[in-house]
Amino acid sequence: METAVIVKVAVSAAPYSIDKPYDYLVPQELLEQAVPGVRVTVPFGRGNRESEGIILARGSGEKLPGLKPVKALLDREPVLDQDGISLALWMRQRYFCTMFEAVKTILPAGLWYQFREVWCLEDDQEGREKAGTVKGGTTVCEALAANGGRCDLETLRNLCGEKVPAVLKALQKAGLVRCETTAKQKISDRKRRMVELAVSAEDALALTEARKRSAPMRYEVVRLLASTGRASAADICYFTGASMQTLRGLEKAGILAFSEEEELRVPEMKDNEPGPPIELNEEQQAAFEAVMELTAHPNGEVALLHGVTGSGKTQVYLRLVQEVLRQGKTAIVLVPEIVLTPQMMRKFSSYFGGDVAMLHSSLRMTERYDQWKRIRRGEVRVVLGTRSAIFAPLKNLGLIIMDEEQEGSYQSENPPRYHTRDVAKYLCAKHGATLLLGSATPTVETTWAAEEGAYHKLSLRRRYNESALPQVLVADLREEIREGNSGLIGHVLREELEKNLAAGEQSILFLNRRGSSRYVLCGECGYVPECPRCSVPMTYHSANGRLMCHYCGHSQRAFETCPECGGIMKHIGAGTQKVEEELQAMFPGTGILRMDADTAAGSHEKLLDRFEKERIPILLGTQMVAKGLDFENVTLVGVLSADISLYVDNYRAAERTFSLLTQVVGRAGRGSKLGRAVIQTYTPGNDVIQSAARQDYDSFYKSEIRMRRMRRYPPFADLFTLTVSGTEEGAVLRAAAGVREQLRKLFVQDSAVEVLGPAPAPVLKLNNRFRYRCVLVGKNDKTTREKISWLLKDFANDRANRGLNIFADCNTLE
DNA sequence: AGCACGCCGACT
DNA sequence: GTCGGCGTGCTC
Repeated sequence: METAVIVKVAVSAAPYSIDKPYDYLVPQELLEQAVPGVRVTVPFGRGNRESEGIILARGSGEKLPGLKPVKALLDREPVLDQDGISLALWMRQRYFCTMFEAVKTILPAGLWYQFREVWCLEDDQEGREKAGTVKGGTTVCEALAANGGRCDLETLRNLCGEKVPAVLKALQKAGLVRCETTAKQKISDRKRRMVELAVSAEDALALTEARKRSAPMRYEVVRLLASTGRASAADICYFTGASMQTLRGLEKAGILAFSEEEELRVPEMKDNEPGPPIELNEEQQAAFEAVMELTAHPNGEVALLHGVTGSGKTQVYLRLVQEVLRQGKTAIVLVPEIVLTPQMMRKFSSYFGGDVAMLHSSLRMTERYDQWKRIRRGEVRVVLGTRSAIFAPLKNLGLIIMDEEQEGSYQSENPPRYHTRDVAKYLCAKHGATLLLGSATPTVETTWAAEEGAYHKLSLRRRYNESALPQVLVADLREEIREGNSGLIGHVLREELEKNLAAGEQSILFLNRRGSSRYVLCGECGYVPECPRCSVPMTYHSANGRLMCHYCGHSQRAFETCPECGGIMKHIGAGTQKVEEELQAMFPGTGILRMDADTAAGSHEKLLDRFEKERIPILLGTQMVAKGLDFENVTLVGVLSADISLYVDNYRAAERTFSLLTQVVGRAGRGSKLGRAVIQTYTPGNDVIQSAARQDYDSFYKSEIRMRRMRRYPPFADLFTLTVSGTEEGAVLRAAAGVREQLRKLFVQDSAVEVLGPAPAPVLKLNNRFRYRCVLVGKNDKTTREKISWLLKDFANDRANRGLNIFADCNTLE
């Protein structure tokens, strides 16, 4: 039997139900470069549609007749190494996604390919008459000819109507047209034009000096090049005042030569002074040493650094990274999504300079891509970034730090919904690196693991400059209602604000609600406009005067009068604007700074700068003011309504509320002055609020872990949700009930497993699709995942479920 | 999922 | 007779 080189390919066109490595032949001319980690295009399916894929492995085997050949290579060298491929395999079984989806998640978006199908008229002229034999063929061929013989499907559809795809298929069969797929990478490499002398400096100078009078620019250019050597053409022109014409002339004369060099679009790093030696206090030093000891273990240890707000965790991180680098290893430092705190960035760049690559949310795609290239080439040894920075292709990884590990932004919001912590754990175990989870308010699961001895536990109990914790007042909003105060600021907070204004000290007010969006309702009949595609109320955006759906993006003009009864529409919801108005009325003439999703994007840093420098008395904002801000002169922090995040239907509500309140309270009195915090609430007796007011994590943890055990929530069980969606509600509900039965059957042996549902998803209708889901309470282990995976595939293969969709998630919010 | 092949009802 | 409807099965 004849043997041939065969590659295993993960194909993007394969949905979850048939996802597996597919074998392809490697044609002779691609032999050299068709290696694992290289992306390819391959024919797939009966129609041999061109699909993207990535080579997973290479070997040789029998040249079976059914094998198709790889069509083309998309990369000159692998974009994923063996470790990357293993990681994708791991993600696939862990997050119920296809291999290719996992690969796409790992690679930076700038590297993705966009495919465009273009239909072309075959050159062969004689066959043209045959177009008549295909129904509608003549029209389509004429349309193609009118477009210069090539056209994309969309344009063709507009020209010739909806039946175009079928006609094209027929014409293709008759050999009259062909389909060309062009792949374009989203971001291309940037090249810079460089110049250098083509002859020796002496010769060049001699040649141009002789004609200095008539061509002074030439002489200047050569003089500069003689001293700098190779330089960019743009720079040479800039410094000498010469034009490109002059340079080309010199090239023609054989005096200089052009070449191209790849240029990386890496954001300017402000030159920061190198930081002073890091000094650690006793506690910090102990934590540092304990982690360093762990790095010597080869199995990938995990440690929790539980440090109260202001205990100087960052100092420990910096010191650890320094030491890990000294050992010749690399490190990833992860921070939550919010705005990668500029303070942190400044610190890292002052200590690690060009050794650190920052991957934050405001980078352009090009910059992100070029950072990725720098990392992959080994030009960088530290990566500081948000969630996706966990996929940075560093070699010789020694340490991963996750700051504020409890933050929800560590979980991806789109599938595969990976959790950064899980990926980090996997990477650390695989590479024998150490994972450090830092937090003032760790997730209950993490503390549990530390208590149980699975993680090492380190604590920082002392606030950095020994400043005392703020004094916390819990203000009962129910009293305000009884007294007829319908405002958002109760008397306790008002009095404290007055004190601060009188003393010339600053205050931060925190509105605990998502975004600044507001709902609209009819004052007469109570009608609330809903998204036509999703079962959620639309939110009003003042920036463009439109109603928008936060789930599907649908938007429409806001209306003044109710479409149902003609009544006047009213804006409701305590947006920051409302609070601002109330404050203005309460303290006329006082400076108030508002910061929320509505205030111009990207200007947060500027706003905060103004707040600090101009000493504006009050800063009012949402989530973002709660995170990591340090201001000397802030002595009062107010939480306008602590309850909002508490009574949300998800098992993390208590944890998140506690974390948020603790962080906000920690904002007060970071300088030398003693701080105060006011927490307004409708339920002052609530345990979570009480322990947050006392900044007492242990007591919160004790009651929360008891509750989790009782209700079988993580860490005592894992919650898998299987969501079925479709356009017809009855069919979705029926199929979801089928899923429940199937789950019960699959886990009948397992008495610890509980199956619940089907229940409507929190947002029942999304994008015109109804969603019902079942919950499986069990353990996220290999057998459970395999059973669920089997069910997902079985569901997709069942004819009865046509038009329906299913996906699974584990321990996600919502 | 996306596509071709195949087997039956409304037309020339 | 044949065009096109959708049900069925496969994807290296």
